[in-house]
Amino acid sequence: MLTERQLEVLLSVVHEFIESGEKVGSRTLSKRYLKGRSAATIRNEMADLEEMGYLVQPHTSAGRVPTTMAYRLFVDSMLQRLPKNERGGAWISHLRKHRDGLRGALVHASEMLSQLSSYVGMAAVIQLKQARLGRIDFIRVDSSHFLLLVILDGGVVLHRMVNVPCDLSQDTLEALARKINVLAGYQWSEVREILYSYIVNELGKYADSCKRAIDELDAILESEQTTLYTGSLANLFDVPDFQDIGHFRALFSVLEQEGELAKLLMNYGQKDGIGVIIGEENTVPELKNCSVILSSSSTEGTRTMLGVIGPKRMNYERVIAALDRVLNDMEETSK
Amino acid sequence: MLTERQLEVLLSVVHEFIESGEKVGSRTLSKRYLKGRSAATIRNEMADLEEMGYLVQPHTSAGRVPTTMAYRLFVDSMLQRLPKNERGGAWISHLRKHRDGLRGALVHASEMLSQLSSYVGMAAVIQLKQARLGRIDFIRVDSSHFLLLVILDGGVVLHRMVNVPCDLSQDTLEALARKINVLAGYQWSEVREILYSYIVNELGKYADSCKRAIDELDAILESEQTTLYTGSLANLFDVPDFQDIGHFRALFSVLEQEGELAKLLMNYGQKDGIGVIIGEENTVPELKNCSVILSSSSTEGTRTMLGVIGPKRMNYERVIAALDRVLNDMEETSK
DNA sequence: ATTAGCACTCGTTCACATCGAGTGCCAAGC
DNA sequence: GCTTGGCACTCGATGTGAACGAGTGCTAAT
Repeated sequence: MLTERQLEVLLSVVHEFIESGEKVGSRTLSKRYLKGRSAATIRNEMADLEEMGYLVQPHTSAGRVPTTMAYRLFVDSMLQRLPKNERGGAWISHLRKHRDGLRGALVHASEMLSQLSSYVGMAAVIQLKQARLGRIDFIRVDSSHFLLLVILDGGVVLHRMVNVPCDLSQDTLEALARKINVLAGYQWSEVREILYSYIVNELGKYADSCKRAIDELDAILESEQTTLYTGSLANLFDVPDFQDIGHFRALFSVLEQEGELAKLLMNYGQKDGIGVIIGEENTVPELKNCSVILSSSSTEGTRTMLGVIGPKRMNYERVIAALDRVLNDMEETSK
Repeated sequence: MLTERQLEVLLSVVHEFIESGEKVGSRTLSKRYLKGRSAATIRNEMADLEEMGYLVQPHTSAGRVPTTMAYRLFVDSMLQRLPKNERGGAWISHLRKHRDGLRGALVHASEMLSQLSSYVGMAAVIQLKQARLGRIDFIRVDSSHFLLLVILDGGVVLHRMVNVPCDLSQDTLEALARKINVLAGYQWSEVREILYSYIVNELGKYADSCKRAIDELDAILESEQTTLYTGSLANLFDVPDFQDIGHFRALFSVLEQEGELAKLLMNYGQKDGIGVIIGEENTVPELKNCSVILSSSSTEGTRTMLGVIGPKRMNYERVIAALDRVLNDMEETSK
């Protein structure tokens, strides 16, 4: 267990390191944070903290740098200090009422998070396995194409152009849509099963092309279980920790492959509210130098997440404030 | 005017520089390209070429580097050598028949271009001012939302969720859609005007919310006149010229703001077929170290472009081959 | 006109000395 | 028994100068 003073030293190291980015030495600490104690005393404490795994020295006779453990402690103690009821995960309802629709709200929020945090904002909707059908439409475009339009219960809109060999009239398509829309509110997995048998029985000569349509639809729901938006990445260029092209690359490659990021979000804790994932705590190894701050909010079939991804050495306080402000703003906009 | 040999020297310099990335000296040239002539001779030619603005020296007593003028000459002479009928701009029709629809085809093509060129692939559809309406639909989602769905003549699909204060029934919306779809094939600007007056007259108490819908629609067509897809950017990390974080940043910032890129594409020549824009020839100053290779194909209301963006010092030959291959592939896939 | 030769330029590289922030440890002091 | 000042030591960072070498411009010989 840590003594009172050890904790004080440790948090000071983290704080100073976040501010300066330089390995911090005992002198600095003594002068700036713990004015009462001399450098030598602090040196002793730091040696102990290093033994416990909270600090590391890049090389002998250099200042110390916090480990992930230290960040964890720092962040936890910060989260504790926040007003407890700080807005948990109840914001999802606001999103639904946003004037630009769900998509617009998420795009807007992720961009705003980028701006305010000066890192990278992101927003995601995860369709949990129990995604429910909102509505399906088939819209004839020309003799060999129709647009397959799916609106999920949560408000997510998906569409895909379908190329069919035979000419389906708009009437046929509408009839089909009417019959399928009876299943609105059912879970997609159920809908698909029912639909499949149903179509073979009822639609005779069109069965083939309709099956194709359903396969398309299934593909949409399989492949796009998470819809993901990221705000501007431009800020990353100004982050000192990413001046090294290698670190930059690691983060970038994760952000570019939506799949990777989606996996990360899926793995993330089930509980709603604000959470922080620091460095190696991320399941994705590329993110070992990054931290992710997330607020998630769930309904039965979906989990919606807003968050920021940035360097491990980020200004956590400011980012959390930014996130809070965006959630606030969302509430305003949807009134 | 350039003498035969000057041209030979110049093209050799460009070729060597593209391969090695190093400033090229007279010795190398003499040994590797113009075996007949001595280094001293070539030195004289190079001095002349420098005076004419085709070459520059980073500093006295260093090898020479080609200017944009030199690249221009190099690329033009290469394009001339290509089989003349190399596939002009007639590929647009294939895209339409692609099994994944227009969007799918473009996403696929841009990704493929990234892979094959090892730079960044991109694909864009520009709705020229004369964009024509394909079809409009209004789909009721719940008591206060409907989805506004627009399909343009070219196959581009746009949608936006609209929040209306009053509850519109699906019947009302369908009736509205039916009336508007009469205007299919008209230019959007016309449609909008007619629609506006039309709605005020006919729809009485719903006029307000419908106007809102039209504003939304108009916003879509204003703001998304170009639909743009870029392939993976990951390759950029391996390009030697972008190891410098500054150069990387310049290109990245352009790629991230779709608007900038769109402007570039808009400005680009009207003629169909393959074209190359080198360094400072780009209207966007950030791209002074980059080149863009484009193949465009137009129909009446749209221009579709496929291309690659990379460093000025790129392997033009290979990229053009890659582009050609993708266009070829597209033809296959749509058969 | 071409080319070999030569002096000169200038960025690059490497070794070496210096500097300084910071540590670990010890002995003195409260 | 903590705490603290002092001191020797470590090790990366910084700076300097010499040696290097690729490449040029010019000139004189062919």
